Amino acid sequence: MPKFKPTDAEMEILQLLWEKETASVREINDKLNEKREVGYTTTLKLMQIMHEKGMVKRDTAARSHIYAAVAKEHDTKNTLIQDFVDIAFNGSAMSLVMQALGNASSSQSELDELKELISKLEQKS
Amino acid sequence: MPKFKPTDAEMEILQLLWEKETASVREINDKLNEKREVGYTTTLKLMQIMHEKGMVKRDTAARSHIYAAVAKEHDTKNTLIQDFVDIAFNGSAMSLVMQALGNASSSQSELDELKELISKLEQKS
DNA sequence: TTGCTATTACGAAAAGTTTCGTATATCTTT
DNA sequence: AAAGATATACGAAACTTTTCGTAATAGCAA
Repeated sequence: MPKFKPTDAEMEILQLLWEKETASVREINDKLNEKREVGYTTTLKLMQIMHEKGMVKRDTAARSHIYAAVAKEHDTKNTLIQDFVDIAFNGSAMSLVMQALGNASSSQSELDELKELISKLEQKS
Repeated sequence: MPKFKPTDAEMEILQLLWEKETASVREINDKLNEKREVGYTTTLKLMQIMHEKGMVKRDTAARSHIYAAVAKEHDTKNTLIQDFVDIAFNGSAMSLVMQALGNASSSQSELDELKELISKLEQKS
């Protein structure tokens, strides 16, 4: 399990790294700029700090360094959810689930998928 | 809807304020210290800053000031969930719901409650 | 009244985050 | 080889967060 806690900005970058598996600073910065304006060196610095923290690893063989996330997406998100639940929902994951669900607009197929997961959970017990 | 974004520490305090409706700094600090050690003046300063930000209001009539949250619990949590989903789940609330549910250990009664919510959502569409 | 305790006020240090400017190195093209 | 473009490195400024030390004030008790 990852023991670091990414900031929002770091999480955005991890998100992109998980999607693409590996990416250069330039690629990440371009992706970020589709949403909002960020300077190249700003993104670079952030990714360098993430490297110092051990959040990402990189291959410096080529001129353009290639970055990748260290921790698995699922593990990282689990610890993040756990933290969020502890701080904002008194430790009750179900409270979070109910409110998130009630608030979102869900398609029928999504709801079907969810019902399936519930069935599995019921069988396990 | 609340437009401020509470930090984790601020969220912990808001959480306690919603529970008790109102509370003095001393009460909040005592509650916080059940989990981890925090100095009284640290909690005080934090709550004063929250007041500056308009996150909490207070009654200074008595010597011991009485604090209360400004925004509604449900509204605040909704914006927080929205942020969380945008940053960590590419905007998909259902992704969050599925992972949170899969990760938590849920009782049958909780699952029943959830199924009921799903039924309601299905009827609405 | 004179201390003792509890509370808020003030300010500031330490640490972390975010953003860039500038410098340096490397690759490409001519 | 020289010029131009592209990358990373370094350092620092601006801001926010977190934590407390110290001071001032109000209430209580002997």
